[in-house]
Formats: sequence, structure tokens, C-alpha cells
Amino acid sequence: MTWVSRKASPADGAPASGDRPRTGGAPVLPPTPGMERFVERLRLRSVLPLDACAALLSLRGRTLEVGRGHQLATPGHEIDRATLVVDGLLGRFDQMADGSRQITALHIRGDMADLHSVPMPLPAWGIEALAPSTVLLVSHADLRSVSAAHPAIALAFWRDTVADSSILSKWAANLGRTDAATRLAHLLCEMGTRAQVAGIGRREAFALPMTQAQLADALGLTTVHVNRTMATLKQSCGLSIAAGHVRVTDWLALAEIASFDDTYLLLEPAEPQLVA
Amino acid sequence: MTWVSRKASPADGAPASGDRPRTGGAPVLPPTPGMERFVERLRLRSVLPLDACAALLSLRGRTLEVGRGHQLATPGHEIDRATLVVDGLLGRFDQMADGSRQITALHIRGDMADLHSVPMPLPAWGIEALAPSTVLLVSHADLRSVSAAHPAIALAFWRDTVADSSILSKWAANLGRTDAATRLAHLLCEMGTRAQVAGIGRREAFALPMTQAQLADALGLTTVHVNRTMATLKQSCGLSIAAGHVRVTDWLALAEIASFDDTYLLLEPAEPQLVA
DNA sequence: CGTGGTTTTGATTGTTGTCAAATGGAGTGG
DNA sequence: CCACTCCATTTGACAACAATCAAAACCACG
Repeated sequence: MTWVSRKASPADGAPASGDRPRTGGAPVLPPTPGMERFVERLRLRSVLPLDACAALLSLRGRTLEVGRGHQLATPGHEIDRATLVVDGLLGRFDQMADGSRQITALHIRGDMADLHSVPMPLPAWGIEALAPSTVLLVSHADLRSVSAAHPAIALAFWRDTVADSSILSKWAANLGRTDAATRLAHLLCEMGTRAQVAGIGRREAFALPMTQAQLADALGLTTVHVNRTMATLKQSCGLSIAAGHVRVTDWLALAEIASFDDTYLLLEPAEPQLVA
Repeated sequence: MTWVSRKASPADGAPASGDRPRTGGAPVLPPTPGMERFVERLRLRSVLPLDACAALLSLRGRTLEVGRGHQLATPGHEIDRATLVVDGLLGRFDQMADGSRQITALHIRGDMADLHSVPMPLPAWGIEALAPSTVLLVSHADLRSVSAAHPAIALAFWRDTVADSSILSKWAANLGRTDAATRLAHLLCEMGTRAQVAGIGRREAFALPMTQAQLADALGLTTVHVNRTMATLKQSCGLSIAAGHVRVTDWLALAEIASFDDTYLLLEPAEPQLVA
């Protein structure tokens, strides 16, 4: 397991997760590398005033490079920081009694993987790197602090939690009510769309560095069946996955099979602002 | 469909389950009937200062009695109020293209069924009464306003959204990774526990006014298979469901089959308070 | 005493899981 | 540069859980 841990702040010699953000308009430190991706993500769904953006950008964090399989949160173990995906792919999962697992969320660049843990630091779920990834660990205290100082941020955080919920809801619906091909197709449509929105690919060609076993855990299937289902889609939609890179010739056919409709991703900025 | 709608405003000479103790110091209006259930629910997971409780209790709302099948929110239709369950049972659902549906959440007394809609008024999901129910409609504007005025409330709302998410996550895991008996047993364990916590029954004997068809929609099964599975549990755990009332002789056996562990319900009040 | 919805039962089909083994590819050390 | 290993992918044969189709029994309600 690779732990290339290092301080993310530029001109400091100090270790530890010590320093606090300067929230005000003062002579700010250069933004923490990676943090701007999170701000972009939030602004996808919320209108944030400039000072709120600045406050977020000035949050310090600890950058970490982790290898595939590295656990960033464990069910039942309290944590005091959230995990921002700077690059790579993380998964949220539920562990079953018999050892099998169900992946309940995938997180790509710009996602704060466990924003949930800010109000609820003792998670019932786990977070794991599904591929080699770069993450930025941001302390709950700091996040709560900007959230308290800027009501717009509090609302944006809440809103992002709801978006996550909406995605999970669709996921559950697919698990309960659709067959293997639909489920796989839907996952690919979703991740393609999300990658495109995040600016790291097109929906017909994007990175998804997951093994078929991990896909199986996400889709509630077995590895064997994922493989067979993929062979089907390969034929009907010109799908190919090689070296963690997805490519689809006939995206519309894929979306058709998936009954894909992206409204559940809540990509329109929600109107309602704060009341004065 | 019965629509006994009425304004729940204070100075109406109205009858009903009206008057409440005055909580705050100020010359407050009598609390809206039903609202105290929501406050109890929030206080299960969050510590709320007195003035925040008072603010919540003084929120106005419109009481509604709805019959089974009544839709309180429709996917893709913007709404401007949230739905508090005063009594009965609501379900959140996802509609599939072929007309089948998946229920993704059940809401009992005290639950704000779509707190989600406060930051995201255009839902991708629907809310429906699974049984005759009494609900209290509370405007988003009011909820956002108390939330902005009381950071503790904002955090409590966010936290409740996370709890809902955690439950959904477990639901998804069960849909993806367990068989019919486990799934049904788990649902019964969960609803029993939640009913007990909400103070409306014991986990071995509580109301769950759902038809087997609705259960099937919640469990991702067919009516037929729900029925067969129930017959199995009837034998192994002394389960009986009659007239919407569940009774279990051997609760431990049921929990065993379900691999039930209630930590995901997040019933411990989360410690982290606001930073000053 | 009918009527409509819900529950129950039976027979059969089909999607997916299980078990097992072969193939392929990337990285490692001799 | 070539075995060798580890892991991921692919293929096959078979079993099992759950869906489907169909109809009967039951129950609350007017």
C-alpha cells in the first residue's frame, strides 16, 4: 500500500493537520491544490457568493496518494475528516455479514466522498479506493466552520448530500427492478455523464478504472455474470472496456437499454437561495 | 380520496387536536399539532437548543388526511412544501420506464418524508400514502428560514438527511446482495425498531399497514414471492401479519435471518456540535 | 349476497448464481 | 529474454432462486 503522504500547503515546513483556514478576505494563502475541483462541483448545483468560494478555497487539507484497495473509512470507526477525490476513483460500500459487499456509490474527481460524515462522524459505511487515487483529506472541524460562517455553503453541502441520495435512490431502484444488462448499461451511462460534467472525458469515452469484480459488487451481480452481460453490450452498443477506459460507439443504444434519464443527477443549479 | 384539508393557523375557533403548551418565553402561538413529533425525531439525533425547538414548534402547516394511494409528490414536478407524517405510512418511490416501481423509503410518524426537497425542490422521486395517513404540509420557505436563523437546526436537518441516506444505503445493499427471506426479515426488523423508537409500538408487535404488493415494491420482488417468503418466516419466527399489524414471536430468530444490526439507523445523537 | 381487492396455491419458465477450469496479460526475478 | 506468478477475464455445465402465468380462496365492504 502506497502512502505518499505530504502536506498540501505550499510554504510550510510543519506537519500535522494543524492550521486553520483564514476565512475572511485577508491576504489569502494560495488555494489548496485540488480544492478548486470541489468548489466547481458545488457550483454545479448551487450559487455560491465569492467570499464563500474564497473560504472554501482557503481550506487546508492533507494530500494522499493511495493504491487500489486502500480503505479511507471503515464501517463503525469514527473519523474526523472528509475525503475529496482529486483524481482516481473511490467507492462507498456496505459490508454484508457473509463477507460479500455492495458498492453503493462511486466517486470521481471533484466529489467529496463522505460529506455525510461531517454531520455524522460515525459512518455505517466504508470508503475504499477502487483504483490508485489522489485524495485530499479535509477536517470536519474546518468544514463545519465554513458551513457555519457561510449559510450558502451550509445549503450547498446539504444540497450535495441530497444529490448523492438521489443517485443512490436510482441505484436502489435499478438493483430492485431491472435486469443485469439494464443495470450495467445504466451504470455506464451515469458514469459517462458524470465524467463529462466533471470535465474529464466524454460520455462515449471516459475512464472507469474498475475491475469486473468491483463492477459486480456495484451491480449486485457475480463477476461471471458481469462478464457475460458485458459481452452482450459489446455487441449491441459497440461497447469496449480496456485498461479501465470505456468506449461506446452507439451511446443512444446504450441509453435506450438503460432507460437512462439524467434528471436524477440533479445537474441543474437549484434556484431557491437563502432567505434574508 | 378524502381531503379533509384545513388551515392549522392559531386563532381559528377550530376544533380538533388543537392546543399545546407554550414552549418559549415570548408570546408564542400554540404549536402546530403534529409538529412536536418532528421535533422529537430531530432530537433523537441532534441536540437542539430551546429556542430552536420553539422556532420549529411555531412553524405553521396545513394538515391533510389522505387515503391509500394518494400522491403527495410526483417525480419531475416542483414542490414548495415538505410532508411531515403525523400518522400513517408514506413511501418514497422511483418509477421505472415499464411502469413498475421501487419503493426506496418508508416513513412513519415523526418522519419528514421529503426533507430532501427543501434544498432540492424538483424531486426525481415521488411520495405516496401507502395507507390512510395524516400529514402536515410545511412550506420550504419556512423550513429554510428556521434553518438559516438557527444553525443548530440546519445541522439537524442535514444530519437527518444523512440518516435517511444511511438507511437507503442499507436498503440498496440488501437489494443487491441478499435473498428474499433476508430482505423481508430485515425490513420487518427495521420497521419494528423504528416504530419502537418512535414510540408507536414494540419491535415484536407494531403497525405496518402495507399490502403484500407494496411490500413487493419495497423489496424488489413479486407479490407471489413475498407471499411465499412470508409463509416461510411464519414458520421459522412465528411471524404473523394481519390487518396491517405485525407480530413476531421469536424476534431474535428474525434478526438472525436478517443479519440485523441497527447501527445504520444512526439512533445515537451525534456529538459534534456547531463551532462557535 | 355480490363485488373488488388482497392473499394463497400450483405449475412452469428463465435469469442469475455456483462451481470449475482455461485463457490472457502485466510485472518480477532469475 | 524467459519462465513464473498473480490477478483479471473468459468460457462451460449445472443448480437455484425468483418471475411468470393462471386460478382459486379469502375478506372487507356496500
